[in-house]
Amino acid sequence: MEKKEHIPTPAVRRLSLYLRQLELFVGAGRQKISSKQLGTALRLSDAQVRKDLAYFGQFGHPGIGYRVPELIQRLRRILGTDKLSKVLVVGVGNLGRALLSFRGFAKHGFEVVAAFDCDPAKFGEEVPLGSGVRVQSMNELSKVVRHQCIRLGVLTVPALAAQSAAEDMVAAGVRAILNFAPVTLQLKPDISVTSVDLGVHLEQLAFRMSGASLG
Amino acid sequence: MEKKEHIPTPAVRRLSLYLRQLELFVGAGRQKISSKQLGTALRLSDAQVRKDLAYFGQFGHPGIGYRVPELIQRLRRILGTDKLSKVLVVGVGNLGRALLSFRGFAKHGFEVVAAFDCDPAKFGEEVPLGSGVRVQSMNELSKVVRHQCIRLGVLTVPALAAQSAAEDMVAAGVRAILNFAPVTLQLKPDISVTSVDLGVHLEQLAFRMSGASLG
DNA sequence: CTATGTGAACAGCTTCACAGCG
DNA sequence: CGCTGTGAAGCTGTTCACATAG
Repeated sequence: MEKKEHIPTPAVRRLSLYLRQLELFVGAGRQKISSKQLGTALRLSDAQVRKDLAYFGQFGHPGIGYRVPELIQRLRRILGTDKLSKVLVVGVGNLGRALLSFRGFAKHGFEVVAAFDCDPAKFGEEVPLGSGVRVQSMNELSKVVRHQCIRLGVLTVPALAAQSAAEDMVAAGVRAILNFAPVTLQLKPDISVTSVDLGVHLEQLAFRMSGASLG
Repeated sequence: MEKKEHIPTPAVRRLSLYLRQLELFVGAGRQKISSKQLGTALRLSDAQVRKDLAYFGQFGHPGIGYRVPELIQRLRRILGTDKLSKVLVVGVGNLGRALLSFRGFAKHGFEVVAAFDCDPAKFGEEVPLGSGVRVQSMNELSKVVRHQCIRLGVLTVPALAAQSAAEDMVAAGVRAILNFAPVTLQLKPDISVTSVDLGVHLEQLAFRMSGASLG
């Protein structure tokens, strides 16, 4: 479509960081910015910033830099967050509840429209209060996903329940999963999975601390 | 010390995944495993598994594979999670509360010993109930960190408060930070920072969904 | 003179393929 | 034989340096 060239995965990840930083800049009234300045704020080189952005088109103005509001709009477009996407949450434990209360969803173009759990004690509960989202049985999953055309799911169930719950989500029609369970999901390759494992992140810190100290 | 060779950053990240998977295997009674089997469970090649492990020493037994309990022990040692580390949490909002209730800390060798917030309404509150951890004022941070020798901190404050809170933590003696605030912290290079930004992860999914569909 | 966009050089990571050990 | 450990090859991503545009 726009560019057929191969785009490095890390570049796509950084796109979100650029957007985040640009929003901070525009919030501070900034109207234009150079690759150098954007890079410094994110601890990246100016060349990196320019090359990353260039993968997706021509955004800059030589001699001037990038116009912040324009670049924000174009990045949102590229990332697909310029229109609202519906999201469901499976697993209403501690983490699931915290995520359901997370205001950032709306800011990034997402709307949580349903929540599921397998514990009947939670059915009907509204989380968070006032949101209108009520916990439903897993049996309803397929019906709700189809009816509301939900393609994005957040998975916050215990490790042993994760693979099975993920399969249910995919069978119902979910196409992308943000997985917080500490397991590697085995799904069809056309389903996008991003995993966030708190334990893994903690271990990385522990390693870098002990590794660095005995250098 | 053990190996002076340069170790790729991605290899260190995967070390945690190997450990996680091995714990699942040992929980299922498995005593030995090949690089092929471990790789399949994590969607990695067998060569990748072997090379990653080889950066840290000789763990395998040719013709046999790896002995699961032995490898687990050695990985924990390498990651530094074989002994308990004290952790503090700064920011007792939704996410902070969820993390304070996270049982995985103990499993990975971490113990949350203190929680801080700048909202006086929260001072003295016990989170989670029964843990013995009570929310304290940020003014107490320095004293507590020094007294308890805490080197690891989890940061769950709003974006605009993050840089300042991080600087307070570092000034108090914290050496590594797990940052959940959507900002790039600017700290001395000898401080380890790992960031987890839910918004960024959501955007990656959104991109891969829209990007894949119009391919 | 300033700052982008980009081919070319470089560095880092992964895969390959096989020697060597059990 | 089966499976590990590892140089060498191949590939991907980053940095450099400069032509180009305002």
